[in-house]
Amino acid sequence: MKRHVTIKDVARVAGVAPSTVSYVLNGSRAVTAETTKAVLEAVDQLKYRPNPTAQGLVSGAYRTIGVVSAQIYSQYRGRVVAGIHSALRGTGYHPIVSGIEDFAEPDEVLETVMGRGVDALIFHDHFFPPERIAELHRQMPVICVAREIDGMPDRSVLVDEVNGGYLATQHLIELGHTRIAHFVADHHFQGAAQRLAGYRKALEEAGIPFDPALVFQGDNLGDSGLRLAYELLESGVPVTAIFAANDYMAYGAILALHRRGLRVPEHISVVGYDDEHTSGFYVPPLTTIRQEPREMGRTAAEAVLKLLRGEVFRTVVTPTRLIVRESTAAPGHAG
Amino acid sequence: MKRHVTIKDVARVAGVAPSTVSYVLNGSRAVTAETTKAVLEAVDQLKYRPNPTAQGLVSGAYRTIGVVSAQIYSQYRGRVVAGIHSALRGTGYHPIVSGIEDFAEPDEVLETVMGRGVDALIFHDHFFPPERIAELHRQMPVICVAREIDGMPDRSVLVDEVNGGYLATQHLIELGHTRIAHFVADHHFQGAAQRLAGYRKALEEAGIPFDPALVFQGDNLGDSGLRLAYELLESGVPVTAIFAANDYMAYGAILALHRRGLRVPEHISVVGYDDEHTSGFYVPPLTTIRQEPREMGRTAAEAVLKLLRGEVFRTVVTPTRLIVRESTAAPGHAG
DNA sequence: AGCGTTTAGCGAAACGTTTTTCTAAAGATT
DNA sequence: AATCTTTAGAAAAACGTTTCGCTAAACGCT
Repeated sequence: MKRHVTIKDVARVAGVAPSTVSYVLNGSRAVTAETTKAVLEAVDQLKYRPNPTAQGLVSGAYRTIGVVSAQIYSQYRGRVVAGIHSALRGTGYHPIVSGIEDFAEPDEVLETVMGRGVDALIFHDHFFPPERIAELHRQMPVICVAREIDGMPDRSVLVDEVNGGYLATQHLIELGHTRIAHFVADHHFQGAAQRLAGYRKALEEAGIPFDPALVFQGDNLGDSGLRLAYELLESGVPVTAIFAANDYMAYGAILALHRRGLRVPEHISVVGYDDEHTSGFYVPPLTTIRQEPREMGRTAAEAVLKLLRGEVFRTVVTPTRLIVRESTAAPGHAG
Repeated sequence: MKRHVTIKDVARVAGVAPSTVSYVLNGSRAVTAETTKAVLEAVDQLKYRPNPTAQGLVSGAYRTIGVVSAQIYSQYRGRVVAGIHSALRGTGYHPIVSGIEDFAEPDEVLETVMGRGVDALIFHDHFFPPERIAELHRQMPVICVAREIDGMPDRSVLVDEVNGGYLATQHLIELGHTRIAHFVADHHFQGAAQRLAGYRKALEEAGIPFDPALVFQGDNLGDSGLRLAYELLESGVPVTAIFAANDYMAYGAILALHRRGLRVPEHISVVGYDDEHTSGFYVPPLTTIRQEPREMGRTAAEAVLKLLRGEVFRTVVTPTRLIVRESTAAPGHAG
């Protein structure tokens, strides 16, 4: 019914051999202007498009990059994927994304991604077992985003998470805060410890003693920010600011404060992390740390293409910066 | 270097013909228990995995579903894609998603999706030219999400948008509001008119005259909600409630009200639409209309699979419901 | 002018499967 | 017991490309 037009049809119409059509289309060998013209006309006339599957079979490549990403619902992570898409556009490679479900079984995710055959992999998650990733690394190019794996040097696109934590905390210190709580990101996530390290570094530099009673372990969800803020308030430890390791936890925290009649930033300042798309329209607009997720995605995709071409790639660390909005102010401001 | 193990290798080790291996693996013909065992052992030993490209070549299918989605940054849309992924898992089909960029060129998007070959398409956008979609529809199964196209009966997964607009408005009317503004969704989007129709229907039923001065055309972004709310306030028309046709515009509106010293819901009630993931943690938590994006994605994917198998699919309309949170209250509540 | 070399085209092999066709042995039928 | 049918396996064709090897004509060199 929908008979596909093949290279043979083109060859027949143009009056040449199939191989000549291939040479014209790929420019892989010299062809007379005359023949070229005839072939191109036949291609146009028949609306011929090479069958990618057949091309893939002979080239031995799938022209596909597998992308494993946790928690796609985060706009931040969505933008990393968008960056990958955009860098791959026009290269002939296409991404196949999986791990949309939170914490799907590693094997299942891998099956989804690999089932169709991939030439390389990009991991942007923090739960996939490192040994499994290292094993895959031995078979094909693998790049990790915001994650480093033992035995895989120069295979990561990192963010300066320590600096992110440092900037957030330092901002609060500069405003005059000394009692700053920190809601730690999901412990599966490597950046969690680094953001915490940045937080400690800023405190130390300012001569403020680190108080473990101000540090709470979260899991990145809005609900956890809400719960931790209640916990913090009930613990009775004095506090004038909260640095949440992601925006969702910051949202939850602000809601909890609101419910307890505390206003942000008048009573308590809050800093988030990731600059989700909605954070500029939150009430109050959220001060947060911006990374460049699109840029990270692009870089990861370009790294993979480099490796595929046999070139070398060296781990890059992308910058973080502070976005000051209206959720932070000097303490005692409500007075 | 990374010599792939082929069906011939398996055949050689098992001491049978390649075709026999294929029969064993696909169960497409009877094979002795003895032979089966030998083949399976060889497969295990060599860790053989069939090459999907070669399978695709002979079957003539790509085992790929193209997905064109606008504005993936919306969590709502992301969840539709997640639903598609989840319905496709285990079927051997894989989605290839494009249109991540807002308003990318149709041709470019199509090239990205089709470049690799797809067996069917799912559209979840509102800017792709309908004639182009209808044309593709003649070549392969095509399903549209939240959109209907002339000449393509029974090719849509719809939402009861009219009811959504109705529920939101009726909720406000029940609380006692009569001056209700509506921020219309992006005009490219078919649902925009339907939500507006639901708004008018609720007003009419309650005997409240429709006032065009209360209707503002938005573009779905937070910024537009902000701008329209300022416009509304400056216009001086009396108003006690806003029904925004998506949550982002509601966020922007609430921020604008906040900036003008108006509290939600004490001074003005606000209803959103879509129930984005963050809306439950907004201050105040947002009353909104929930659709079932995952379910819609699943349904669309299942529809496509049905069509691929030659079965019939009839357009389905998925329900909408009202989620009451804390951004709505009776008017005059602030006293 | 005669010889080697480049050029441009053709035909066929190859990629790794599935599927169709063929064959020989085993089993069923009268 | 002789023929017919079923069975289980092998061999070969097919899917649509790219690429290798070959050939004949055109070209360049002395």
